[in-house]
Parts: sequence; structure tokens; C-alpha cells
Amino acid sequence: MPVGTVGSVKGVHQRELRDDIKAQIILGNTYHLYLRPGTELLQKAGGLHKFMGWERPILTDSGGYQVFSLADRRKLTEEGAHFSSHIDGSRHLFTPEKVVDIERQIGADIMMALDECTPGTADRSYARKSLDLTMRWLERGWKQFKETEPLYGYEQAFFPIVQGCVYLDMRREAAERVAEYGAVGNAIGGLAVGEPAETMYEMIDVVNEILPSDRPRYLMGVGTPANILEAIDRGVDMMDCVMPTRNGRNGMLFTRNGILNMRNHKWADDLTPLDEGGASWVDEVYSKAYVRHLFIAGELLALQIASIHNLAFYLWLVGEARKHIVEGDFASWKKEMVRNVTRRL
RNA sequence: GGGCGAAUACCAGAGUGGCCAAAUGGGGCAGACUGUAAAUCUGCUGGUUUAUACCUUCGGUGGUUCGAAUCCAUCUUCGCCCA
Repeated sequence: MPVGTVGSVKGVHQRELRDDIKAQIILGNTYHLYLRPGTELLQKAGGLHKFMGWERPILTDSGGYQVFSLADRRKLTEEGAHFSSHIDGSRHLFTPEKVVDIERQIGADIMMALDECTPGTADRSYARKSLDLTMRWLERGWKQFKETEPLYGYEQAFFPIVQGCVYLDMRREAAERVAEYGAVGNAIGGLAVGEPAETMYEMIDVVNEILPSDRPRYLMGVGTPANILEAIDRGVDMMDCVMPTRNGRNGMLFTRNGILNMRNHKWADDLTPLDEGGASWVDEVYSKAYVRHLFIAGELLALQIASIHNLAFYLWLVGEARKHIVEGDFASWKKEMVRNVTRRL
């Protein structure tokens, strides 16, 4: 039963959502979706997976990001992405079709197209070639998606990805071509990969003018709490990021009052709660001094506490965002919250 | 009581006449991290607000030498062995 509404501010869409799933943590590649996709997607997907007492859809990425982050271990050809394993050197080929097949087998509710995540520093010529390749791969992936059936009795969604690097004309073109597929949801990729944040916001703006506002718009791999708020402001509905866990493991805690580096000496004798009134149970149970000690001592518990805290904070943040969108005071709330979450404590 | 060995920066530990403010590791301090090959990576860690510069450091003291963490004497402390 729909009890809440989420949607972007600039986008007209205000979709009804069930409130029982605020976010999803997907095992495997550990994706964190901060805002749920729309009801229509869930109805079609119908495959909510039981995990730790929660029901949540599974999202699988295609390996496109690894094309970017493991660039020295791969070679791109028209056929697909050739990878050599860092474990045993064995060679693997990811094609747009194979990726769909694998995602079918996994049973992901949201399957991502194989793309090339273009570095934010690429010049126009490279970006052009990269975008053309991504679009040809999308055509093949989409065809495979349409010609295959789900294996487990529920529908699966296939999200195309908008690339185009930092060039407005290419972003517009990519968004238009992606929108033509009429997918259940659409993704924005190739951002937060080396370009300034302001450039990223510009790209989101132009892309979201084109992508349908009545379907989830998924900003891939972003980002900081401030990035997330700015993205929501620009019509983004879904995000995922390693930041809460990776930065958490490296001692960085995000809170609604600012950012803490738990390794800093200043917390050594601070016996106040980790984050008083915070969103997770660890916030009240552990003191700053204790968590700092765990980090300094190399205790794995530190990594768990930080990850739990940061994930809970991220979920709280987008939950609040939704609330303020519904209440109509998102703009003022966001302005203040961006100031708060970027502060260094 | 006798013999041998050792004393180096926060800790451990290289260095045995000039290229030594002194390797390396740990610890400490700070920063980075954005569709996760990541419990990772980077910088700093005697002082002088800048330094290819100067000053003070290698247990204490006194020597040798143009020059000493490095050689000599002696003292102190610690370790091991013999009585």
C-alpha cells in the first residue's frame, strides 16, 4: 500500500511508493540504493528478495565501471571488454549480450547495460568514440534483453546508461537516444570520475531535462552527502556509492553535523557518543574515543561500526530528503543540510 | 670480584672517520578515497615561520683529527657468562 511519495524537485514526478523499503543493500557487489525506484518498477519486477528480514530488489551492475577503474587490465573492442583476472591472469570477455545473460541468471530486478564509463578528463574526440561504442553496446544489450526471458518467474528491468563525458551536446544526444528505448528506468553514468562537482551538476541538469521524469533516474556511483542532496535537487531518484563503506573503513564518518576523521587525535579523550541521536544503534553505544582507539589499534570492529554508522546516516539523509520533498520545504532544508554535511569536525 | 657485549630520534633498529639530522620498520600527526581488485594510498614526523642554509643531537666526560654517531681513555647504566 502506497504510504509515501518520493520524487525529484525539478522533475514533475511525484511517485507513490510503499514505505516498507527505504533502501536496498544488495549482496555481491554491495550496491546501496538510497531512494527506491518507483512503484511501477516494483510492480513489474515483483521480485522482492528476502534478506535480513527486509524485502529489497537486487540491482546488478554490468562491469562498465571496471572498464574504467581497471583500465590497465582490459582492452575494449567492438565485441566487448576483454579482461584479465587479477587473481590468475585468466582472460575474460564481457559482451553486452553476455552481461544480460548473466544478469538474467542472477535474477536481478534491475539489470544495467554494459557501457564504457568515460573518464571525466577525456577530450571530445575520445568522448565521441566512447559514447558511440556505449550506444552500440546498448543496442545489442537491449536486443538481448528483449529476446530473452526472465528465469525465475518475475520481470526484470533493464536500465540503459547515459554517457557523454562532460560535453553538454553529447550528454543531450545520449539522453535523447537512451530515452527512445522507453526503459522502465534510466541511468546517468560517467560522472564523479575526475570532473569538478559543478560540472557534474551541469550534466545532471541537462540530462534530466530529457530523461522521462515519471521513471526512476539513477545516478550511478555518487557520492558524498552533499552530492546526493544536489542530485536529488536536480531530479535524481536513485544513487549508489562505495563511499559510506570505503571511506568509513578508512576512518571517515559522515554525520548530519559534519565529517569526522576518526583517526584524528582530537577524539582521543572524547567519551561522548559517536553521533548522539544518530540513525544507527552504534551511534549511542560507542564513544568517539573508543572508536578512535579501535581504528588506531587496527581492530576490525572499527570498520564495522563506521560502515554501519555511515550507511545508516546515508539512509537517514535520503529519508529526510523524501520527507522534505513531500512537505514542500526541500529547498531550504537542503541548503542548510549541505552546509552541515560538508563541515569538518 | 672477574670476563665479554651493548648504549643511536617516541619505540625497535641500521650506520663504524667526511656524501649523517642520521637507512628501514613500527608508532604518532594530517590528507585522499564517489556505478568497490581497496581493513587502502599519500605526505610529514630534532629546531630555526622560507631554505640546495644554519643550529642542537647518536649514554656522560675528556681526548685524537682539518673533520667524530663512528677512533682512544675514563665513568655510568644494562645484558650475558665465570666465580
